[in-house]
Amino acid sequence: MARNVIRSVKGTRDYYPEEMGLRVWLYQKMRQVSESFGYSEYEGPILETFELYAAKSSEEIVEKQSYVFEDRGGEKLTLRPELTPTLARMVAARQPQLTFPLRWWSFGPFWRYERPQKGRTREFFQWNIDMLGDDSPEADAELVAIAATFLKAVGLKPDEVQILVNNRKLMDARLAAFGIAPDKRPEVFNLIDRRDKMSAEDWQAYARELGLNGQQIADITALISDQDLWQQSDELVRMFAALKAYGIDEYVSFAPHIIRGLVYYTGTVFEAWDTRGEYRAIFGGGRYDNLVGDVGGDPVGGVGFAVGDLIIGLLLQELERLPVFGATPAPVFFTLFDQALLSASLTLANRLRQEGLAVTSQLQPEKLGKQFKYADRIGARIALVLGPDEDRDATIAVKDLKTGEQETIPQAQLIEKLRTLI
RNA sequence: GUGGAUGUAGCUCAAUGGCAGAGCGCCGCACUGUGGAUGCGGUGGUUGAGGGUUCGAUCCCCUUCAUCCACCCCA
Repeated sequence: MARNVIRSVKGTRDYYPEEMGLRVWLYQKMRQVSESFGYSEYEGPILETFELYAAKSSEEIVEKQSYVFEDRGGEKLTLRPELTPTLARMVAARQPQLTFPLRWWSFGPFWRYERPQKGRTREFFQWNIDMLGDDSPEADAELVAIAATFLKAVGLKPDEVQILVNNRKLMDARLAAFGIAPDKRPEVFNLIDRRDKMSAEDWQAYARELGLNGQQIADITALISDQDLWQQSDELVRMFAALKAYGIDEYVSFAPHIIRGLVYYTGTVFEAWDTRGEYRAIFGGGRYDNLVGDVGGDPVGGVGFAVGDLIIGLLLQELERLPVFGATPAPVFFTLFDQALLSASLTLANRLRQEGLAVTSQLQPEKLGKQFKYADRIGARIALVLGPDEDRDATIAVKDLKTGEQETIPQAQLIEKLRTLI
């Protein structure tokens, strides 16, 4: 590069208007779905104490993948790698004043210190949505229904994405029945979670490393392919029953191998995947019963999920479900014929703004050809020309840049005309 | 943290141990009251950075930085 532009920080993204368009579009869909279920928006700080995550998030996330540093006063701080601990902290801090069940959602930046690759950056955005204070399977169902409604809202179909649901209590009980000790179950959960990521041989070897005997390995193998297993869980039976009412059950299926990595999940867990399996999980979530208590509050259970902006963005882009971003927010471009008409042009343009129309004004008198080219390039839909003739007759030329049709009309009719065109 | 690849014009990419190229874009003109399309003309480079080998390096070697991809983990 000839120019030596100072580079951006590794793993961060610059949101040029086109990228910002996608982010805002997703944000609007998330808001729309969240609010339609009665969830209120909140936000926490990007910086938290290291203490908040220690032993509450997964070890890998805290120890290896968090930005941890000391501030000038020597306090150990973390750039938040996830939101749920912040939520638990905020709820614990004001627990007596809050009305439960509470329904909250948020969309903001998160940081993980990892090697960037496709669909993964160090700074990313996440939609978090949670309900606290209702421990019922129907609450779990509501969150799954919200997730499905979102997928539908962004134009994804059930044959393209699936929400896979499981329940840790169910799995825990089954492992107990196989004679697997409680302290070994987290490792076995991890084993199950990785079934799809390893070859059958490696998986078997890993299972033996954990000290499982042949019978237990066979039991687990049978367990995670048992599609009817959910019927043994009252919670899942009630949850699936509730889900039917939302009309989104084609987006949801039972999947006994879904466990999830985060240690704080205690009951229902779920993930959404593209059905071709090309990408990582689109989102993940579940029920956590101890988190608020763990940060010093009175025990109150919660259920929620988090959607990163990257995978869903890649998927939507690939399936061509995204609108075109990057056009000017102003559909109307007001040209400037010459210096003598500057004042008249600016005045008229501003009158349009006062009527609620978004208008870009040309400020320097360049050739009209250049002005039209500029208007076309920024994505304006209408160009207005106020030349000497129009100024004398109190008219204005209105050109539709898409059709190329142009009409000269009295200025008094301009607003009405623009409203029909836009 | 581990492994693999790639850095050449604004963008996408060629090329050869011996003058650095194309397409697109951009600018101008045809068209001084009208964009997209077309034609013609023009602008384009410390070949990521540093060092080595060589008469000569964009090419070969070393170092470094950056980016991308996979693993790990996860949104």
